[in-house]
Parts: sequence; C-alpha cells; structure tokens
Amino acid sequence: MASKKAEIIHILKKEILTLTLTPGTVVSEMTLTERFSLSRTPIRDILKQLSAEGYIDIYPQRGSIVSYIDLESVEQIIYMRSTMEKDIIKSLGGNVPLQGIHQLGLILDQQQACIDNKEDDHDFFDLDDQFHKLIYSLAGHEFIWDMMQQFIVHYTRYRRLHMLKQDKRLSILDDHRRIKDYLVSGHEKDVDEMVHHHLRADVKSKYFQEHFSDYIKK
Amino acid sequence: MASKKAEIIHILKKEILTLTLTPGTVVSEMTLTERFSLSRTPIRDILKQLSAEGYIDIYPQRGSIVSYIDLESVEQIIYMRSTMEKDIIKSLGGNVPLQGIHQLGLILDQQQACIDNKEDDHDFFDLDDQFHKLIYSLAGHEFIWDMMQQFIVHYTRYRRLHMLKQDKRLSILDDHRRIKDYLVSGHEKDVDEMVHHHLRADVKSKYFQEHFSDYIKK
DNA sequence: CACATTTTACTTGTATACAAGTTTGTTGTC
DNA sequence: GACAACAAACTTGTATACAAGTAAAATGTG
Repeated sequence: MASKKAEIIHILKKEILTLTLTPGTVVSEMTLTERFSLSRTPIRDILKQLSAEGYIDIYPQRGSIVSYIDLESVEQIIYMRSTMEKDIIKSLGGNVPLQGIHQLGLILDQQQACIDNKEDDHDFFDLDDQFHKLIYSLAGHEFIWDMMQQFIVHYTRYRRLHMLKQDKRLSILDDHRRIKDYLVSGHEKDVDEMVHHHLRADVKSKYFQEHFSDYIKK
Repeated sequence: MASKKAEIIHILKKEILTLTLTPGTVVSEMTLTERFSLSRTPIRDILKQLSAEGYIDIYPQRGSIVSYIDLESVEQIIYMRSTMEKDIIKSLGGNVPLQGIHQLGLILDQQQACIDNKEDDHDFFDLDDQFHKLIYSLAGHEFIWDMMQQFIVHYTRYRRLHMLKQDKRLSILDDHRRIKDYLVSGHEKDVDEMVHHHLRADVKSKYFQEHFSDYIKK
C-alpha cells in the first residue's frame, strides 16, 4: 500500500530534521532495503522524493548522503516568511473570528506549559509551527504555508541547532503573545518590526559557522 | 546519462505548459517508454517528478493524466508573488546598479520588438518571466524565484489561456516600463498599487470558468 | 431486455538481475 | 619505498518479469 512508503518517508524526514541522522551520513539504497524490508524500487522512490525536497543529496554511481545545512537557503526562507507574515498579519489585524483567537490562545497555553514543565524542546518546536500555520490558515493561505514546508529542511535544522545554543523559548512565547494581541485588537503596534524581530536571525554569524561547521554546507 | 532524463522532463513540461498536452490527457508509462525509447524505470522517475510539481496526477493502478488547472493554486501564487515583489521592488528603488538597469532595458526593448513584429505570444511570455526574474536576481533573491517556479504549473497555464482571451501585451509592457522607472529613480510612485495592478487577476470569474471549463479542476 | 457475474485488458507497484560508473585497495614494476 | 596499472568491491542507473489492483467489456442468467 502507498501509506507504507509515506510512513517511511515520515520516519526518515523526522530523523533528518531532528539531526538523529546527521548531515553527511551515508544512506545507501541497500541499507534502507534491509532496514525496512522492501525492495530497491520503492526505496528509490523514497530517496528521489527526499532528494527533491533537499533532505538528501544523490551522487550518481557514488552514493547518497544526508544533505549539509545550506545557510543561504535558511536566509532566503526567513526573508520569505518574514515578508509574507508581515502582510498576512496586517491584513488580519482586528478581523480574526472568535474561534480563531481561541485556537491561538490554546497554543500559547501549551507553550507556557512546555516551559513550566521543563519539557523537551521538541513539543515547543511543534507548537511554534502550529501557531504560525494557524495564522496562515486564518487568512486563507494555508496553501502558502504548505508550499513553503517543502523547502524547510535547512531552516528547521538551523533552528534546532540555534536552540541548542541558548534557550529562547521565553522570548519566543512573548513575541507570540504580542502578535496575538495585535490580531485581536488590530491596534497599531509596528507589525513590521514585531515580525522582523521574531523571525530575524544572524544566520551567517562566525560563531554559528564555527560551532557547527560539521553540519554546514561549504 | 542523467541529462537525457532532464531533457525529457523539459520536453514534457513544455508541452504541458503550452497546453499541447491538454489537461486530462492520459500519459501512461508504456506510451512514454515507446516514444522516448527508454524502459519503464527511468520513465517512472520522470513521472514521479512531474507529479511532485503538479504537472500530472498519478492514480495508483489506474493511470496518470495531465493535471487540470487548479485555480486556487493560481490565486495563491499571485498573492505570493504580489506580496514578495512589492517588498523587493521597494527595497530596490533607486539602488539598482547601472548594469542592472541596462539589462532591464534590453528586455523591454525585446518585448517592444515582439509587439511590433506581431510575433508569437511565446517569446513575449518568456521575456515577461525574464523581466521579473531579473528583479529578484538584482535583489539577491533568485533563490525565491526558482523556488516559486516549482509551483508555477497552474499559474503559467492560466496566464496562457488568459492571454488568448485578450491581448494585454501593450498594457503589460507599459507596467514594466513604470516599474523600471521606479527602480531607476526610487521616486515614490505607490509601488503597492503598481505591482498589485500588474499581477492582479480575477481568477475565479464566471466568464473564465465557463469558457475553459474543460481545462479547470472542479 | 435488464442486470449481476465473470473475464479480459489495461494500469501502476514491486522485486530482481544486470549494466555502468566510482572509489579503494591490491598488486606489480621500477 | 614510490608509483602506475589493475582488480575487486562498492554505489546508483536501467531493463524487465511478475504482482496487484482497476475498469470496462463480455458473458451468463433470470
């Protein structure tokens, strides 16, 4: 069944995004055929798709490896998200239906719980995505969120490493609260600056490049 | 060699984008193996990739067809381009190096020549894309243009059909000239309105839906 | 004739043998 | 030991036989 392939793709994506499979790790077709008890053909389909989304790099007749993090891609995605979300949030300010506000609040509560319980970063990460996706959705642009997800490999891994360096969860949650406040009231709060501050990152800082040079594309 | 597959993909994409292969046309693996004298395996790779980019829809154990135009996708791409290009053009106004201005001018001259010589729409189309891509490129965001190209199937075909209805080439060229003027001078010209007007389209108009219903996804 | 059943011809999915290329180690020569 | 030539062990690419599912035509049954 087709869902079996989808499941394997999901597993591999997760392992790559959480850096369980580190950049540079060899992922040969034979290895995967044994691990998942499938023949080469469907495994190749899976590798092709992972390759198309930047998760792995296939070198013909040589082998395939987990891709190295491409900081250029990270910068471009951040710029794109920043630009789109400024526009979306402004168009939404003061016009969000009650149920939407409620859903946003629920996510923020869960994020707060994550911090209080000192839980794993993992859930906080997911909730962060849920928050932003919900905003796209409320504006009728879930399509655009989903589309960008196909280019998110490098950005997601970057965020994960960045998180390791310093815990920014409190600051992130605070940003989210301010965004929600604006969406409720629509009162001027310099949305551009707010979103810019929230998503901005000094991607190509020397510190980051030196600290994680093993993971980064040169 | 890998370039052979790339070539076939290029051919099929072109045929689909120019509506030579109309939406709904059956594209079975066997048909393509005969046409291109290749075995099923590489052909399947090609179909998988075309499917991932929305060019065809694969129905397991039933068959594959050229996808119908998804107007929702068209609307979302237009919104995305409009938002991104407003921001990019504003950030670029008055700061474009001389060579960039020159390149923009060259494209506009060629578009003018297209109109004068009453040539095929095809070249004018390509030049339109070249103009916009150059703007992304000048701002250091060619990455974003390329990324969006992976979701451009429906939008490109929509433009083609829209063009059939009425010749908008003069109006388009005029818009481009105004955009170039702004990029040169940086003098306030309500960029938002300018870009919005240029890219906007009444995608889901009854007239369009009725006139090309055979091509449109329901 | 109407309609349910079976058969047939199609489709894509999977498994696997073989081809072709790359890399690494081995061997032979000096 | 230095180094070139060769050989073996990998990799992914390709071809093809077979499996599994779908849809429509053929057939049987009332």
